[in-house]
Amino acid sequence: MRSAEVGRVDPSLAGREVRLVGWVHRRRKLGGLSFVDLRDRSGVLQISIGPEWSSPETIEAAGSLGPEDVIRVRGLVQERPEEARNPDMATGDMELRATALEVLNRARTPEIPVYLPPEEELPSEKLRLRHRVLDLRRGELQECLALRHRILLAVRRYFDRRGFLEIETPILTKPTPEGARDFLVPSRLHRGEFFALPQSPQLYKQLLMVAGLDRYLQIARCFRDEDLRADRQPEFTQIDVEASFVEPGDIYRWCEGLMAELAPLAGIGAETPFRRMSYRDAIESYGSDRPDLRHGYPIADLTPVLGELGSTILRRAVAEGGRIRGLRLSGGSRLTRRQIGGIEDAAKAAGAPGLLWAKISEGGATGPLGRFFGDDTGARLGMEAGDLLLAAAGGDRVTSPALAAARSAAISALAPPMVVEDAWLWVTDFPLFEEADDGALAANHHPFVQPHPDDIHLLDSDPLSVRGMAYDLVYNGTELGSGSIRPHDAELQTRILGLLGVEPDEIAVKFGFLLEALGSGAPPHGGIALGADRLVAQFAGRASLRDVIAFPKTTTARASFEGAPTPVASDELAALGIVPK
RNA sequence: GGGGCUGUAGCUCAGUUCGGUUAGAGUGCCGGUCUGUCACACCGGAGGCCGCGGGUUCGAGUCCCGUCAGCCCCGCCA
Repeated sequence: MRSAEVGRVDPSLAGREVRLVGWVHRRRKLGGLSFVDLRDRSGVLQISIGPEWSSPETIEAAGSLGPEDVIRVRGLVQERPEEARNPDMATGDMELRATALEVLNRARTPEIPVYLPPEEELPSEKLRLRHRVLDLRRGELQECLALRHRILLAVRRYFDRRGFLEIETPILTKPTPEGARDFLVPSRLHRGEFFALPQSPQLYKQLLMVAGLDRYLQIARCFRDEDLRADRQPEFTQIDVEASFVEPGDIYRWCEGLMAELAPLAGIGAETPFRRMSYRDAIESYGSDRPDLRHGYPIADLTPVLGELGSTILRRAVAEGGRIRGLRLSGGSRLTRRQIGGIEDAAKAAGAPGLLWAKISEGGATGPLGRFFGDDTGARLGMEAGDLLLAAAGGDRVTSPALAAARSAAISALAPPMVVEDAWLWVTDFPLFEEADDGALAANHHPFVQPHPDDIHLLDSDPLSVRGMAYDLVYNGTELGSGSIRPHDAELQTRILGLLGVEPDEIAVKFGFLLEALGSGAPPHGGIALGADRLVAQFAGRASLRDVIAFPKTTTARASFEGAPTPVASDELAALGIVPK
């Protein structure tokens, strides 16, 4: 139907006759002359219609056009008159003088505009999701999906060159006993029994390792029936990788090589090797297991200096076994009390009772904490006039998240220059277990993590201090992926499940197939799962995953374009053995 | 499960503080004039369940209660 793409029309085509197709982007009528901006995926081009070169039928057809009508145009490509060129438009030196124009389909007046005038706000996200096909016509979103395609294509090529096989694992799987809620699928042939949609292909990829398919890749769709966030969808895509006979360093190198290859697709940097930091150091220095290292401002232990001051709050916190930790912000005293209040609010939202602060000036220190300062307190903390100190006192479980939130809020408020623009980081040696609210052991990551060899003897005596051979890939404070070396010994895997409180008969029923496989000669193996949606969103500079997913769900887990989920007739449910409540 | 913000014309938003004539603007849409526009310009017109339900009041877009939807966050997300 077409002989050229709209966005590819350039001076080399001048004088040639072409046929173009696309959507009416905008229209301008000047009486005898009129202009139609024609849009296809490749761009926008001005079509000019005038009595000197267009037939009366063409002029009449052009006069009837509305926005988003689908048309086909034939005409001569021309360089525009010198004075009529538009330097703000990619094809602004060119135009097509239409000799024939055919309406392929009419569009009703669009519910949301595809063309947005400068400085016009986007329609509300509610409407953008409801009218998704119109929203997706905007070049901005098409570019996000194109970037996603290029990234996933490069991922496949990268791993293919290294001998990985892409292998599809089941979508109808076995419900998993722990972790996120499963989406369940009723079995018609086995009434009262259910499949689950996979939360990840974790166990299947381990089984593939046992099967000897020692390098596995899958661009895998995963499902979790949990509440959403801007960076969490119920249905998402993982770049799932597993390999046999590997150590963490092998995984790091593969991923670093991959990121170095992907980053240029989005014009960002990925200098390898990436920095590595233990989980323990990350929490100590940044209060978070995914610190944003584009900026400095590490957390410091200020107990030796501040514990001596005359503040009862601080003295009591130290006496109760806590520490005083804080952030030294150079130049931070220019923040207003209101801004500091905003930072404190962030710390409170993260669970701190409050945040203490001191502004350092030539004359001394001010603020709720500054008033306790002695003459040399500032100097002993290594602080200068113009600096701001933010401090929290108490147990690390309170101060770490509080100071992480405060650090992030302070960086937003101060907007200091970045130390690096692209901060890549491996966070390593995650603890194997964490303490659940009821005091029981819970898996920190998942139950399929190999304990660190130096700590394995502590499994029974001090399980909470056992490090796992687990690692996260962090980019600019966002967790892009998570992986580990897995236990390949059935006995050890059984022991870990037991420590997690899974009863022996339950282990047999739920993990029997895994343990049976591990006992059949499983190789040492490990891998990682990278969040494809998050990766693309980060690379595209998007805050929401919705912008890199063609048909995303809303925050309440609805599909508002197609209208799902929907009720199902009771006879259909009955056929599945389900009785609605 | 909890907290916050938002909901007024097709779209983006004023108006809600302190209840009071006929709810406005820009843009889009419809009609007209216009031969080099590109946020075209100009003239005219249509377009409103003020998310929905209830309450208070002589009177509610505005106050109260509930509810629905969208967004952000906490919990949750092995």
